[in-house]
Amino acid sequence: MNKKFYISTAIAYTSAKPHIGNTYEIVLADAIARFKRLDGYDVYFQTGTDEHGEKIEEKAKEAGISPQEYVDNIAGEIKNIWDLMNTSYDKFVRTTDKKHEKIVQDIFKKLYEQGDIYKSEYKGLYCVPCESFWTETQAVDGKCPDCGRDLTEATEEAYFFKMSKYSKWLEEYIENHPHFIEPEARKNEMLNNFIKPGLEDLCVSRTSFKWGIPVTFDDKHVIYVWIDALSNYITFLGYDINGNHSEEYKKYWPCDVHLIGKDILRFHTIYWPIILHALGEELPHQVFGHPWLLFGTDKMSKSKGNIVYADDLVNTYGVDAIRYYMLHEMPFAADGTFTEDLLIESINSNLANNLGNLVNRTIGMAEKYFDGHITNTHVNDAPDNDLINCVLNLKDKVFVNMDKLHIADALDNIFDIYRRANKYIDETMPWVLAKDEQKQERLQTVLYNLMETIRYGTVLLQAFLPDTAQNIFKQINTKETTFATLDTFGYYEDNNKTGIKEVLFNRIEVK
RNA sequence: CGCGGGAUGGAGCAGCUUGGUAGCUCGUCGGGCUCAUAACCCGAAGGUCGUAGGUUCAAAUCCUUCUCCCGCAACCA
Repeated sequence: MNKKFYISTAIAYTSAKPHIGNTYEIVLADAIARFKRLDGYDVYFQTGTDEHGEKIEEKAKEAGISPQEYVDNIAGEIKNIWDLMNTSYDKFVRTTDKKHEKIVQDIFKKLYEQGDIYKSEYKGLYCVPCESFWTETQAVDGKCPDCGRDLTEATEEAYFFKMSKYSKWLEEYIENHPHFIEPEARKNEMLNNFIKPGLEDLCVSRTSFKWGIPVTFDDKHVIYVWIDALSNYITFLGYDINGNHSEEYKKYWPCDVHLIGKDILRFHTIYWPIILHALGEELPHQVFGHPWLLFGTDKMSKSKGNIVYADDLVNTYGVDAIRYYMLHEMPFAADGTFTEDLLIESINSNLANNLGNLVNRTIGMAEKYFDGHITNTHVNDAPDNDLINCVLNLKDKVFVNMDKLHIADALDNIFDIYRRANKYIDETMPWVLAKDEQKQERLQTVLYNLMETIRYGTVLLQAFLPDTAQNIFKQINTKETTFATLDTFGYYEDNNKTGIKEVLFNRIEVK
C-alpha cells in the first residue's frame, strides 16, 4: 500500500464570497496535494465550508432568506471558485451536513460526560443595543467599539472547556515537536502569548443565537464554533466517539498538514490539539499558518474597497496565470503583495517570455528544420553538460523545497531550468547549425536536449500549473510525464514528431 | 517596558542560524542575435544593507539604543 498523505485547508466561513487572499489557501493546498500524488502518495485532500454562527443568522435575515438557503448559496459560490481554480480536493465538506452535526453532538456530550466541559457563566461587557459581548481589550474607553455607547456588565449561561487543565501538556508537546507549528515565528507567538501564561477555559456554547448545532442535553444552547468547525477534520473522515471508526479514518488520520491562515493559528494549535487529546485521538503532524496576500501593503477588506476576487482575475488572465502568481509571489513566512501591475509583470516575464516563448521557439525550430521530427543523435558538445547537470539537479532542489513547504522557491527552481534552456539556445545557435549540411546531427541533439529539458521541467510543473503542463506535453508530444522519469536525462521519445504549436501565454500589453 | 515579525539599489524579494568581496527577478541604459510572443543572450549604471553606538583584524550578518511599519493580545470563524 502507498504511503498516505492527508492535507486540509481551513473550512471557509460562508458569510461572504471569498476574495483572492482566501483563495490562495486552496491553491497552495492543491499544489502540495498534486505534488504528493505525483510522488506516489495516496492523498486525501479535504476542504469545505463552516456554515454556522450568529453572523450568518444575521446576514440571512438581512437577505430575507433562511440561514440554510443563505449558506447554500455562498457554499455554492465558494465551491465554484475552488473549481475555477482547478483545485483537486477529494472532499468538499459542509458543517451543516447532518452526519457532521450528529458526530459533533456526540463529541460535545462525550467531553461533557468525562468532565472536560462544564456549565458556568460567561461574564463580559455587554452592549444592549448591539446585543453583543465585548472583552475588556476590545472595548474602547469602556464603550462599545461598534456603536460607542456604554457597556454594561452582563452574564450569560454557557458551557466551558477546561483548557487550563491541558496547558502544561500542550506546552511540552509543542516543545517536543518542533515542527508541529510552522513557521517557527508563529510557534513562538503561540507559546509566549497564550500557552505559557496559562490558558483560560474556552466558552464552547451560546444561547444568544440559534443557527448552530444544538447541545443534545440542553437545547437552549448551540455549540459554538470551535468544537463544531474544528471537528470537520475528523467527522467527515468517519470518526466515531466509541472507537468504531471508518476505514477512511483509520487510513488517513492523523492529518499530515492542516493548512490555515495565520489568523486562526491559535485555534488550530491550541484548542484543536487539546480537544483531540481529550478525545484520546492522535494530533495532526503539522499546522502551517500561511501568510496573507495583501493588496499593495493593505489588508484586503470591504471597508477599504480593495477586494479582489479570484474569478474576476481568472476570467481576465486565465487560471494558471493566477495560480502562478499566488504560488510564486508568496514567501514562506512573510505576507505577499498583490497588485495588478505585479501580476502583469509576472505573467509577461515568467510565463510568456521565459516559459511560453521557450516552448514556442523550440517547437518552431523543430518544425522548421526537421518538420517536427526529433531524435537524440548524441552528437554532444561543450554547452550540453552544464544544461544536463542543471536539469538533473532540479529534482532534488524541488523536493527539498516542497518538503519544507517552500512552494515559491520550488516554482522558481523550475523556471530557472527554462531560463537555462533559453541560454542554451544562444550558446548553441541552432539557426547557424541549420545552415551547415555537416551539422544536421548536432542540430538534432541540440533540439532533443531542449525538448527533454522542457519535458523534465514540465513533469514537475504539473503540480503547480496543471493545465499548462498538459498543454506543453501535448505540444512537444510526450507520454513520459511521471516522476519516475526524473531519474535520468533522456526520457523524451526518440523519432518523435512534435504536436501542434500553440501560444501558452499571451503577453499583456500595458498602455 | 505585553508578545512576535519586519525595515537591503526605482519595484518585489534572498542573504543574517555557522561574521570575511551584497545576490535574485523585474525595471532602466548599452551591446549581441534573429529560431521565437518587440521575445532570447551578454554587459553596465544604481545600495552609508532604517538610526545611533558596541564587540571584532573584519558586521547586512552578533550585542545594545532609538525610529517607523505590521501581526497577535483570549473567545474575534
